[in-house]
Amino acid sequence: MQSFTEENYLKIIYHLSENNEEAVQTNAIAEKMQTKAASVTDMLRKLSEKELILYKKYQGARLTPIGRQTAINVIRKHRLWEVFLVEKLNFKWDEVHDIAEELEHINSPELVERLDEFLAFPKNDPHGDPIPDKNGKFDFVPFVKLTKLKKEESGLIMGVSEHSSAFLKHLEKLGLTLGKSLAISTINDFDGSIEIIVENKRISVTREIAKHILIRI
Amino acid sequence: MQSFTEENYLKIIYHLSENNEEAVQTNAIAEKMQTKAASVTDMLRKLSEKELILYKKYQGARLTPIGRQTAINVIRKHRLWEVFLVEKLNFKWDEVHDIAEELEHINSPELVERLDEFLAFPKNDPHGDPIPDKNGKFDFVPFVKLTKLKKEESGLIMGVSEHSSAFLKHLEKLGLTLGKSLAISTINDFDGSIEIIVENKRISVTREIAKHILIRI
DNA sequence: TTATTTTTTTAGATTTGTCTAAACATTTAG
DNA sequence: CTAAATGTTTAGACAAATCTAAAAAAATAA
Repeated sequence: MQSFTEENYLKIIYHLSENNEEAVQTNAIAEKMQTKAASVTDMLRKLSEKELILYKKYQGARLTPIGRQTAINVIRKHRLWEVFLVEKLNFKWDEVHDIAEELEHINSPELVERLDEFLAFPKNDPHGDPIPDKNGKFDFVPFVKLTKLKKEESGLIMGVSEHSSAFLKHLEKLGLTLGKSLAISTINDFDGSIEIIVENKRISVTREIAKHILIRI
Repeated sequence: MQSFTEENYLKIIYHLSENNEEAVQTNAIAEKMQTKAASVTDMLRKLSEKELILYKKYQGARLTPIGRQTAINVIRKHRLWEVFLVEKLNFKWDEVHDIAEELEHINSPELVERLDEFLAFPKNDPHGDPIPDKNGKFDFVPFVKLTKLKKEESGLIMGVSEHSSAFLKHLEKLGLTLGKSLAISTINDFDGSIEIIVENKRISVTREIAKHILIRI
């Protein structure tokens, strides 16, 4: 069994290699873990000894099949608990991330399966992220970042890639919630900010916001 | 905020002083924590520095008001999660203790209050133990151990003082579950074992079993 | 009340995850 | 292609929670 810390490292390595075949670098992990590169090096050696990652000095890290399975299981738990918090306990989508960060480390396979069943086997969490099934499989829904859309193009909001309360509250205030359809009106040359139409209202979002909004065309 | 370990020490000190005004001894804590007396001494010093317990060398430990409040809050969470596991996820009463030992350390006051509400403010957990309210108050239901009952006396099973799966499964097999009414038929002089009548059936329980069954007369 | 037993504490070591400072590799730029 | 900048690792230290072995205090018994 892994410690909470080890599980968090695996989860972060998983997320950092999700859209990317390359090995994950020490500094990238350090930033996400809010720790120092030296600490990461120590942990990478340890995870490597446990055969949860492949690691060569100066070459970065990759998950082994077992490491990946472990990471996906933590992610599965995180997302199921988020659904529980929103659907059953009436939390808002911007309130659940930190609590789920704790709950994801509860170690009881039976609990996870029963929770999944209790929630009627949800396919996505409150932020639109897919929930892996008990075998670690999840159906990949194709998406693009809002920043990739061109003038006149339109699509549906189907996810976000940033889960902080501040960001999600901001989206909510703008009316940019899951399932809403939007169309690009204009893209501002000057600062890259994007004018969009949502429910017949025209709003403006900065590039920084837009890059965390995931669209299905 | 306290570590899981500190919370477990506080909880154990609370339970050990529940039926007893005396200070709790090092060895008693060591046994419950499955650790060595030397480790307990170190932790008692630490908890004392944090003013969660009163501790003098060789004199044992007592909870301070803050220490007691902390312990009760952990117990509140443990018991609420047990209700959740049994009522919502259909676990059996003998399956929930270990999972609740993990869940009790999740730190989110908001989560606890919403869980309490979701469960409709239960007064007792699946083993009959009272659930403290958010102010740490719980109504004490008077009980006696089954071993205290005399020939011909009768009462209702309203709790157990041992939560291991093995013990609870055994009770279940004997039909000795919460709410059942029973009467003492005879008490065996030889080994102290007790013959009882439950639902018109006569069964025999050892003293060791009987002392963990709590009765309301 | 002295001696023995039990309980508790101290001293010193270990493991986990972290840190800083310095050394070492790799990449990038001139 | 060397030099500077960036990224990574090593060395040595620390705090938390634990351990063993030995010393000290308290309780019990003769």
